[in-house]
Amino acid sequence: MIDLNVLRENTDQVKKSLKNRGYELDVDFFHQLEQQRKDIQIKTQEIQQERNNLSKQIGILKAKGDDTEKIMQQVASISARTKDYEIQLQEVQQKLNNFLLNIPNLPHNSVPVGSNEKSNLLLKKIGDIPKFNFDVKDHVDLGNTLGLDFETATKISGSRFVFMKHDIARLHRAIGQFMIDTHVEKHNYIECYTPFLVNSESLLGTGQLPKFGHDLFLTKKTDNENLYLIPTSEVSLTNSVRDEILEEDSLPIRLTALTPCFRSEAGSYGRDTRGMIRQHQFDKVEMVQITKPEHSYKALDEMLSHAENILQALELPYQVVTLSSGDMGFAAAKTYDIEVWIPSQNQYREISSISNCEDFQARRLKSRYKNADGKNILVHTLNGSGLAVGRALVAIMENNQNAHGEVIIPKVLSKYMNGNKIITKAK
RNA sequence: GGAGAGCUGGCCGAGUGGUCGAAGGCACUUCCCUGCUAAGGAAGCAUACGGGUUUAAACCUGUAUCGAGGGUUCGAAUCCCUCGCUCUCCGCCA
Repeated sequence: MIDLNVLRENTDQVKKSLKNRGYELDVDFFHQLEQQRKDIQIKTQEIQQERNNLSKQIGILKAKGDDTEKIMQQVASISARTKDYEIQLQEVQQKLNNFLLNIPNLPHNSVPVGSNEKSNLLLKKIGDIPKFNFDVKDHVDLGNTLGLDFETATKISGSRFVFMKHDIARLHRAIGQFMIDTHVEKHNYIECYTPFLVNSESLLGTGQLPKFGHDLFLTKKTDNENLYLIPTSEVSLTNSVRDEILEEDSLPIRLTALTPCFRSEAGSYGRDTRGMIRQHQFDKVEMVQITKPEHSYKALDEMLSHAENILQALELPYQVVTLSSGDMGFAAAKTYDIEVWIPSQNQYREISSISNCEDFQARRLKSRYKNADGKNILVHTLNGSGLAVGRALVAIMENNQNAHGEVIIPKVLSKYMNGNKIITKAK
């Protein structure tokens, strides 16, 4: 949620900034709502004050044993009107709130302006693209004999799922283990295990709701209550500080978790339908940091390096881009994407997305810390994949394949694979 | 699933219809005192959103908030209803 005061005072600037990311701010509607709110709020508060004062007098008179009949009648008529105003106020405040909840974050001024991914800024390319003296297979063909089973997954669940067996299943697990171990042991994150089902308040807090409910899986808890499957553990990790006033010296908080993520992919029919690039369920190691405002951009760069360390350890070629204003997610003020080389597609594909949300989520979450002056300051929240496990598996399989359709296990994963160095055909 | 108890400010905790946004304590901040490793004294100390005012901070003032939502009432932390959560006992269970 953007700052209401900023929106009031710099409306034109905000509108311009939002236009860069493809959001058209309805200024007239906003002013109209604000005016309404103001009028109703002032009237409501006036009448509440009157009622409260008179009611208080009744108490005083009664204590003295005086007659209160007349004044009680007077208040009764006021009370009836109060109710109407209170309802009106509630309605207009809800409208205003809804308006605010649907506005995306403002891009940081270092973000390249552009309407889509074509304007993303290439920061660096690391690692050499492998050359093969045979026809490369994609991970689906390789996986056929190694244990990636899409047909069984389709039978039991439908499209966009995978059933893994044998050493591929183990490699998949090894990748996740290695990533989270690295973040805990080398990057100073706290390992977390979180719920995969969360309430709507949590999704509102991180910004998936109210706008992007169509991408979420919804489950029924009771007749009155629903729970959502997390689309990323950013939701459960970041919401751990919802409604909290944190100690200043507890910051920064660094959290990481390896969890499945669930996405309905409602808007992407026909895209990446082959293989496991885009699934309804995939594992991801997530990094989350909660920082003081003045430290968040330093933390963003740190988190980028944390994710890069994983790719370098896995010896996968990748590039880093800064997303343009039009390509960023709803809550982000600045985002780096890391894209890993996928030989069969002859291109780099996103494997990590690292964002600074500044105070956009914190405002929704009411996550603050108390500073030395005793003031409550909204924290900054950051999140990043470190990394997507499924896509890492794809990248490893394809980049490390040999002419026999086997996959060389990255050195750092060997210890998670019972010391093995290669994955050969499953029996 | 059954029975019972509870949910109050950063924390603990008093408060069962009327100057209660809420005693007291802890923690914290500032000041005072004491020649000493700690004790005593004074004051301040919830959040959100309005209005006034100011260069601004501060300040003044109003409204709302005592798990959430609804109801009764002139008036609700206090009474009633629904829901959520926590705890204890029983049952079931990985």
